[in-house]
Amino acid sequence: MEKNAQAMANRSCIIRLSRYKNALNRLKSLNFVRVFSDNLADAAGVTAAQVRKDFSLFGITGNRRGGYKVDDLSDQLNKILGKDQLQEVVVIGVGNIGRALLHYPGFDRSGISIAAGFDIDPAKYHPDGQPPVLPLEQLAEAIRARDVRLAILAVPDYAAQQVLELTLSAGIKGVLNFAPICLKAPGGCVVTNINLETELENLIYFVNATSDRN
Amino acid sequence: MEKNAQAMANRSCIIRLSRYKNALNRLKSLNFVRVFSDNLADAAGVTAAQVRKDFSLFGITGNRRGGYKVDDLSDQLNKILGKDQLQEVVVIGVGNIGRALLHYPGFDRSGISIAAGFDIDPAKYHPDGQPPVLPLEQLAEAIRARDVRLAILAVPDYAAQQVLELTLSAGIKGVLNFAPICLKAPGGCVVTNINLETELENLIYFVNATSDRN
DNA sequence: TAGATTGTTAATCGATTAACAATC
DNA sequence: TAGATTGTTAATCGATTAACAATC
Repeated sequence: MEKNAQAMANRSCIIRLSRYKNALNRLKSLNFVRVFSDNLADAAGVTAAQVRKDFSLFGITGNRRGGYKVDDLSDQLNKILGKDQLQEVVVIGVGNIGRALLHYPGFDRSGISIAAGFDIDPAKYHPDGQPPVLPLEQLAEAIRARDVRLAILAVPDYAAQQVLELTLSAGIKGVLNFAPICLKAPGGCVVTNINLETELENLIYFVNATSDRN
Repeated sequence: MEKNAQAMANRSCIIRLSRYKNALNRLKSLNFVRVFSDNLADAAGVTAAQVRKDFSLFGITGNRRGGYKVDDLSDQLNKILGKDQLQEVVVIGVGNIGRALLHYPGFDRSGISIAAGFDIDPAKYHPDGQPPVLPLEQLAEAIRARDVRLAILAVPDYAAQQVLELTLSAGIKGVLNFAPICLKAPGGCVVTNINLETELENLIYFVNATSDRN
C-alpha cells in the first residue's frame, strides 16, 4: 500500500466536498484568507466534526488554532473534484434533455466543456453548431481523438443499454444517465443515474408523509 | 399514535420502492401473477432481506410460501408513490432546462402532468401553448386554482431563493430544484436539489479514484 | 405432511458525532 | 503562557444483512 493511497470516499462525502468548495469560492471572492471547520460546516449544513473528518480522509490538514488557508484548501478540493483541468464531456441523444444540456450555461462557468452532441436522427445533425451535433457513428472517433472520458446519456430508455455499451467501448469512463432505466455498469466504469420520475415520486412521498403527520 | 401510523422512510428506501414498482410493471405486462422477494431483489439490485424489510416498514404483507400478488403489490406501491392519482406540476423558469422539462415525454407516461410554465421574460410567454407559459405574476393564482402542490424550479441561481419563497407562499409543498445553489427549505415543505455540476464532479472523482488504483 | 418463503429479531456494518489530547 | 481549534479516537446512531421461527 502506498503512502499516499487514500480510502475511497463515498458519494455523500464527495457531495459535501463540492459544497465546501462552493462555499470557499464565495469566501475567496470576499477576500477571506482563513476559514475554520465551523464556518464551512455552517455553509454546507453539516457539523464541524464532519468537515474535519472529511478533510482527514484526504490528508488535508490545517493549522491548530489558525484554521485553514482559503487558497490552499480551495486548490486541494478543486484537484480532488477535477476542477484543476478542463473536463470535456459528450452528450449522447439530442432530444429535449440532451439539447438543454448541450447549451447549459452553468457548465462553462465551472470548467466543463461540451465537446459535441451525438444522435442517430439526421434531422438533428448540425456539424457547425457550437457545440456541433454529429452522427452517432462518429462517436468513437471523436472520443478517441479528444480523449474524452465523460458522457451524458439522454437517449430513450429502450436504446440506453445498447448506447451505454457503445459509449464504454469507445473509451468513456464515467456516464451521467438521464434515461429512465437503471443501467448496469461493468467494472472499471462509473454510472450515475438521474431519473426525473423517481425524483418526483420521492418528492410526492415526502410531501404526503409530511402533511399526513397531523 | 394511530394504528396505521408508519415510520417515515428515508430517501434510499423510497428510491428502492420506485424500482420495485418499475419491476412490477414489467412483470405485469408479462402477465405474471406472483412474485417473490428474491425476484424483486434481483430486479432492483438489492438483497431479498432488504425487499422484505422495506415492505414491512409499510405494512405490506405477502403469503408465506406464495410470495406477493403482483397486482396487489403494484397497487400498494403506486399508492405510496402517488401514482394512484394524476400529479400536477408547475415549471418555474423556462430557460434551457425548464423548456426541456415542459415537454419531457416521460412525465405523461408516468401520471405526471405539467400544468404550466412560468417566466419573467415576456419573450417566453405562450399562453396558448401546451403546456402554456405564463407570466410569473400569475403563479400564485394558477397554483391555487388547480391546487398544485409540486414545482420544478429551473431559474438562475441568483433568483432561486427568492422564487422558492414566492412558490412556497403560493402553496407549493414540494420542489425539485435545478438551480445550482443549495436552497434552504422551511419546515413543512420538501426540497430536492439536482445539481448537474455536482453530479459531474462526483463522476470525475470516482472515475479518477477507480483508474488510480493500479 | 414436507418444503419453501415470509416477517421479524438480532448481528453486523458503516457513517456520523462527541470528546479531548495535541498544539499552534 | 492561555486560549482556541485541529486531528483523531471512541461512542453513537442508523441502515443493511443474516438468520430463523412462523406458517402457508
